[in-house]
Amino acid sequence: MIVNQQNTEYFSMFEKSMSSYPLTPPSSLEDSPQSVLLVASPNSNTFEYETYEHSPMQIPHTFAVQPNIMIDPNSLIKTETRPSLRFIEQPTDRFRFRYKSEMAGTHGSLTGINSDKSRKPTYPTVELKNFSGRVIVRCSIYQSNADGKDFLPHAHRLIMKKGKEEHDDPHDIIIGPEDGYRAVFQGMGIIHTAKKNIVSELTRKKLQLRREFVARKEGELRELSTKEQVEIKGLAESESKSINLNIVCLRFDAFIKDNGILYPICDPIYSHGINNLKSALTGDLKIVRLDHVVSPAKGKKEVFILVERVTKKNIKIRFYELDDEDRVVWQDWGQFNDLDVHHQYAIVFKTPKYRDENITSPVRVFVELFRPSDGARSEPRDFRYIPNKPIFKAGQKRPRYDYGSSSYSSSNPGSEELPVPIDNLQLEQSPIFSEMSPLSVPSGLSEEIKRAMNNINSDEFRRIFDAHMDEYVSVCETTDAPKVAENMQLITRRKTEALLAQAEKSEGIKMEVTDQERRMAIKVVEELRSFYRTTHTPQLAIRILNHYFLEDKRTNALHIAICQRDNQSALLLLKIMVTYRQFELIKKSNNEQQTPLHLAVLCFNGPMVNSLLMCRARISALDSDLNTPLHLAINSNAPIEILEMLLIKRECENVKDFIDLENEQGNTALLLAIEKKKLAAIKLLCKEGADINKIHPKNGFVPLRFAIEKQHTDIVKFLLTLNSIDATIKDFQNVSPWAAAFSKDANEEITKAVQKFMADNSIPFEVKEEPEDDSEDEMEIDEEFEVKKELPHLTPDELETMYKKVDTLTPQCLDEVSDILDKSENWKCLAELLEIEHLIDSEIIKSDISMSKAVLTYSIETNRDSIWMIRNFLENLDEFKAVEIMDRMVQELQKC
DNA sequence: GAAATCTTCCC
DNA sequence: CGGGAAGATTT
Repeated sequence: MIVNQQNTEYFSMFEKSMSSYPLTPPSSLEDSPQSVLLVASPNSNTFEYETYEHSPMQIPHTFAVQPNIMIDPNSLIKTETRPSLRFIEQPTDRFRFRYKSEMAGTHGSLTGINSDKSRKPTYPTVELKNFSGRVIVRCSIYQSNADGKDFLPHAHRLIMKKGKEEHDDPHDIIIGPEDGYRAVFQGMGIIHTAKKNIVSELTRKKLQLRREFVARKEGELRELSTKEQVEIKGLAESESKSINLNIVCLRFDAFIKDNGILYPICDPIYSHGINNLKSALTGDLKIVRLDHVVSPAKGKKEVFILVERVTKKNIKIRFYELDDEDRVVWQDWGQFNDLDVHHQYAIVFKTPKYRDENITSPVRVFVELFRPSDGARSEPRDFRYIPNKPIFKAGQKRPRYDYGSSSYSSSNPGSEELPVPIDNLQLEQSPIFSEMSPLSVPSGLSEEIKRAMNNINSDEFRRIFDAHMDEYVSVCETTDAPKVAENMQLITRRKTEALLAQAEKSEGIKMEVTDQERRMAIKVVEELRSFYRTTHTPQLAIRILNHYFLEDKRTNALHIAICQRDNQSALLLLKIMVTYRQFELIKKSNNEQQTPLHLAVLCFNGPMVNSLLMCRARISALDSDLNTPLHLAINSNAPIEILEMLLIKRECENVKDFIDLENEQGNTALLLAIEKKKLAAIKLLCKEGADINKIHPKNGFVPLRFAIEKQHTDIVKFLLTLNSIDATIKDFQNVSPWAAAFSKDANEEITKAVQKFMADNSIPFEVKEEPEDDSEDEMEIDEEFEVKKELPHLTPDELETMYKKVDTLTPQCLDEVSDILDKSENWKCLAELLEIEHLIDSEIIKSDISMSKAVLTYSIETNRDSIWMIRNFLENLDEFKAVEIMDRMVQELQKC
């Protein structure tokens, strides 16, 4: 172990002057496995540490600006008794360096890394250990450096305001036992030294340090010789070329003063790097906006993104995927060159290809900006990879392969199966098929189908099937092939006529089909009919169903029947598919990836939508624009009944699994409803649990923000009545919905509604234009509503248990709820739902208490469980405000 | 001469 | 304060 001569000298000096605090002699370090060398740096002329072997740097996965390069000497030295400094609070790692010309006003000072805006700020703080007596702790500004050694003073200035005066570093604080040996450095700022002043500033600092060094060495202060000055100037000049102006660190020393000269009593410590927030080299990276958030798995999708200032040579776009445990399982880079970076604020790039080009359903990944120079990353944004568009060979009259087979019934849903040769078709092993015997008489067929039906565990289906059985049999009984065709055409024509009449009222009722398609559909139905007459086997049925589809458009008979609104034929097909349990055939999509359900929705064909849903058609099915039938229902202005049908709870599919799906544009059904200004649809979706705070992947807008942007006043108002609405979620540009509501071009009514909401929910105003209200009043309101904001998000189950513990309404709650019901007159409906309509006619009506109150109290008195029931009935009646009041009451009761 | 970067200025 | 941008300087 090598110890510099001078150090020994100093240590012995301390021992002399502070004999009561024996300092560990340097020799005791010799056996330390992690050695520390105390050496005089030739450049800075101060003591610097060289460290050998230190624990590897840890770079956290999340948003690393600058790795913490601080080496804490305490961790390296074994001694318990030697004085040492350690950090109580590191400085913040991001700070705006200001030029001297900017220092006129008062700007923020350097806070601690853990400083929180809402609380008292913290400041960089260090503590001296193993020492008693008074001591000087010094803070000065140094160049941050990655390898944690050879620290040099920085050309920037670390200033501290004392009253009016500004002091340059170093800043010395005298501390002692009364401070707990802690030095807090409050009110410091960093002045960005202009380029032209760097050399002079650096020289000034070096001269000062050299003077102190010389004084220590020689035991007295003296001016430096010209030779020394010239030497230092030279050093400053060469150093100024390599200095990084956008990152600094703080150095802390502990000294004792003897005869006007400072002697260090321990090793200095250095903070982690402090990055200049204003610089493109170290400032925050951010993706502000994306024009696409979806790419096919093969990549090469062109995407425009807007970003905060970047430097074109020092920026990358990283795509990555995390597994369930947040481990990175894939990453790749967006492709672009210098020319694709527009003025530091926009980048046009192409997506990389996904690790698996053959994915069959969308995959969620992330995009982020990455800055190679310091490893900094932006906040990640959501991005999705979707299956490549399938390539279909056109021009073949007859496909060699048919789609759909037994593989449908066994394999995972959502994946597009490979074509299977017709001859290899195998049937699933199902009791239906083994029990089936060939039948020659159509009337017997219904019996068989009925038997098969018993194996399908769905009452709903049986209902629909039975309802249409006659129709089914009649088609089957028609023996004459030409007659069937004729019949079909007749049906189609009649339908067409009827539909044309309706089509004038609303759009999208019927979709175009080609003659070829129509012919094909007719043929399928025809063959199915004749097949039933003769060689009745399930194999053949499936074969027929599979056999015909048009290669270029990939339409099958079911699609065509639905497009033509020929429900009769469509039902026949459906029934056969269900009878043979070919549920996957019902979900088969055409070349725009539209399933029969998509088509039925687009045609506003309510009965067909209903039938398809009963046959387990999936609402989470995505068309080529990633629209679900739900999206289409809203976008095509389908009648609300269709939307309602789609949201009916079913055993085979959970509403939650599709209600919040984003289409290719990143829109959820709720967002489309807002765009289309469909309040009824919005209410319905919200009631069914659509996520009202879901942020848009392109710009971070929440639904409320879209409503404000679109100036849809009643929608804004409605959204604000919802319990779980969060009006504070900021978009990618740090604008919250409420801030948008106060912008110049927002309409007055919206501004007022939002203002009221914010007052009610004690959200602080930060808008200048806000007219000043009576602040005292506001305080009262604030307190009142503080409890309100704390309403935790509960699952229905949790809510129910809470309700079950309560057997009466508080008088206040009763009043408020009654008031609401009196106004809306919904108490009548409530009474009906509670099955106490008789009350209405009874004598209570003559008393002067409100009917709502009467209904509520009666119900509660007669039935303990009724509060929970009432709540849910109210919810069904769209009395959200009343529900909210009740929820709050119940939750407050629990707290007591 | 245009773009990038630095510095000052302003709200 | 943080954000934006104009003006100045460098590349």
